[in-house]
Amino acid sequence: MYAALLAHIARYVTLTPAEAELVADHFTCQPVPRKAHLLEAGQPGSASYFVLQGCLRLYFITEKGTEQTTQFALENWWLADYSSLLSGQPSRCYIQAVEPTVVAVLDYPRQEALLARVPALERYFRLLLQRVAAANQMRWVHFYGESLEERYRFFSASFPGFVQRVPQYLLASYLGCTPEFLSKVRAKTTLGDAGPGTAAKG
Amino acid sequence: MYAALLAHIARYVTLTPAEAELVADHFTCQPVPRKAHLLEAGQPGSASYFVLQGCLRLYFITEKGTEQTTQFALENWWLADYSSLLSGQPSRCYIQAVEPTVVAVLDYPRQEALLARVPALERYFRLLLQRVAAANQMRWVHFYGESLEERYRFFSASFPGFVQRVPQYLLASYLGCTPEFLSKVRAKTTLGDAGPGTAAKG
DNA sequence: TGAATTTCTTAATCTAGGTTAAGGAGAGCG
DNA sequence: CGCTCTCCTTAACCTAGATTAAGAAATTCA
Repeated sequence: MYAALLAHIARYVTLTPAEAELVADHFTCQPVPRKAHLLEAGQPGSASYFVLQGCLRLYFITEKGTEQTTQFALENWWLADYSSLLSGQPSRCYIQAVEPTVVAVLDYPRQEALLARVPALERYFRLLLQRVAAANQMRWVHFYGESLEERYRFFSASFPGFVQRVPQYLLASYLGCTPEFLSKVRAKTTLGDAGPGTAAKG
Repeated sequence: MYAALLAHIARYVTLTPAEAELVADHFTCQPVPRKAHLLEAGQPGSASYFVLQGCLRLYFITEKGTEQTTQFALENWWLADYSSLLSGQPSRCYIQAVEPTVVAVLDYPRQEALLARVPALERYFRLLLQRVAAANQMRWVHFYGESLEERYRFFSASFPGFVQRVPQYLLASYLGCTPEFLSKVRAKTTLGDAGPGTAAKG
């Protein structure tokens, strides 16, 4: 059931069989249909989600009323609204399934109970969160250091499979531009390889 | 010597006196003159810094050759280049003292040795990094959801002391705009409270 | 004290990317 | 087969914020 999760943990720390069983006991498995929400703004976001299959996104609604995606999570990624998780306050964000998805749910109170019993997991999450911090720092470097066009190129080169998998407008929302603009960039990019425009019609 | 650091740790976990001593043994204390660097691009960023006094910033040089600040750290904040710390690869970033500063230095190999001996610190860093993750998520919400003007207003309302403390052009660099633009925004903001412009000269 | 250096401001001009509007194309369905 | 819904594209126009350039304050230091 949680093989992928236990394998992921095993990348960072070693658990005894008894501990692994304790882990499994503290999670619940939940299928999420496409476009269904695990969290909606206004609710407290009281759990973390580990994606066993499918894809989630975290987004919020801007003042202008548009959806702004700030994170995606594919298989073997964790997703949570940490502000709400830690404060208990209602969330500003939504967590939604981009495709039919299956998640392992870890309720925050149960997480703390689990970590108290399995100290190796403190280490697992510490190492994981260090990587999250590293990824965030790199993201700011890309964000501030590159134009939207460069960010799109970099992103599609780095995660080619992912670009196929999610609709353009969600990718645009994540990169911080409009679908129209992405469309323009893609049109330009495509020209290099046998697109229209060079030869006269016919 | 490390009273502020031990007090910070005590906010999250309880250490025995022996453990506290071990902690102190694994750090070194380092004064950093204004504008001096703790890390420069090209070097591996192999340590984390806890600010005992003063102010650090983390920045990188963009393609255009301008400095882009991505993080500040005041007293009781941690700062590190996590990508470089974890990978051992040369860093893309610089860590510089904005004012005369004193830091507690935790070398990464020594950090891992320390955490192996004081498991409570695994928990301390896990809790800390959860807050870092929360802060990062909020930062994206502000970044994507608000105009530069709104971000400046929010920032100066949230950290009034800080705005006094660092030069405008560094704040601009952090907020992601030019000093010229910040200047324009401030001029507008100031008008409300007795600035020039309403009454005729004299 | 005054000269050098650093920081801040103002204003004219420019541009990346947004907005609006319209149409096209694929997928699921009766 | 055509209808509806979702997604993508193109193109004309618009705006937030950048760039450039020139001074004006404020610091620093001899």
